[in-house]
Amino acid sequence: MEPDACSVPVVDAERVSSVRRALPSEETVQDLAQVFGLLADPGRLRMMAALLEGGEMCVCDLAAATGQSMSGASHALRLLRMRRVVKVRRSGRMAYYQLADSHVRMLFDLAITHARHTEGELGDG
Amino acid sequence: MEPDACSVPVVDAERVSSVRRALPSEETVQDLAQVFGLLADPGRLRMMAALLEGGEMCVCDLAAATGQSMSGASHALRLLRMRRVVKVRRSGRMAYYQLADSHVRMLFDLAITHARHTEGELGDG
DNA sequence: TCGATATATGAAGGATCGTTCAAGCATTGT
DNA sequence: ACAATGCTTGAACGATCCTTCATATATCGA
Repeated sequence: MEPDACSVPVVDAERVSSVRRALPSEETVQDLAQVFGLLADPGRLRMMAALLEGGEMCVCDLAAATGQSMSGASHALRLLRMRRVVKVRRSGRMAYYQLADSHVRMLFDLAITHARHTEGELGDG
Repeated sequence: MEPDACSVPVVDAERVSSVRRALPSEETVQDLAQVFGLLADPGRLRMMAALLEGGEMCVCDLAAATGQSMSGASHALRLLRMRRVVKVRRSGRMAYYQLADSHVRMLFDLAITHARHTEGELGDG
């Protein structure tokens, strides 16, 4: 996050400034990065996949299904909850979680498509 | 990643095992997590937004447009390159980068929709 | 050939993240 | 009231990540 003018030499100054103007706001960028960050962990990813499949599940079942400890699952769910990726329904001492909206499902499906599309062909360009 | 049986108590054993079977493979999960991890950094996110907008750009212009150092931009592009999110065309001493496929654009647009949809209403559930 | 330019890379430092252990609260059953 | 259950949380440790600095490679111009 540097000041507007930096010491980097520029080839196409006009395009640079037009692209710069078109970039999402700093707030949006931070927001997006955090959402993607939530999806960047295998444990949380499995949780979301589980919720996609299972609909609504309690914490202990989620933990069992995704191979995590209760504590780990709870920590993960807290992060997802705070970013409104999942929502919780409490009943007695149970907590039932489900995905908060359909954007997540679409993100997920799209990402899987990407993964399948490029699978097995990683490396340098 | 623990063994198949863990010490977590289970409420709905049948659903747990059915969800467990439906989860993506370990390889896919790791793969997805890494792709999302690339999108989880503001600098890389701005780069991808810039490429979305600018089409094809050289490293120094990308650095200038996203407010990064040359070195930082280059490191970022290396990661994106290795995951085939961007591709490079070299001409002389220049390197021109562009997005590798359209999945990235869709991921991005969808994520922005999610961000706008939930914006300003963060917190605990 | 020599210097400047455009990009790439390795290593180091500090920050951030995920996992675990321990303890905490609220609810249920006896 | 007491113990057990289901979940949550805080702190600590180790791993990972991002940034920066320095250096390296390759190309272009003189």
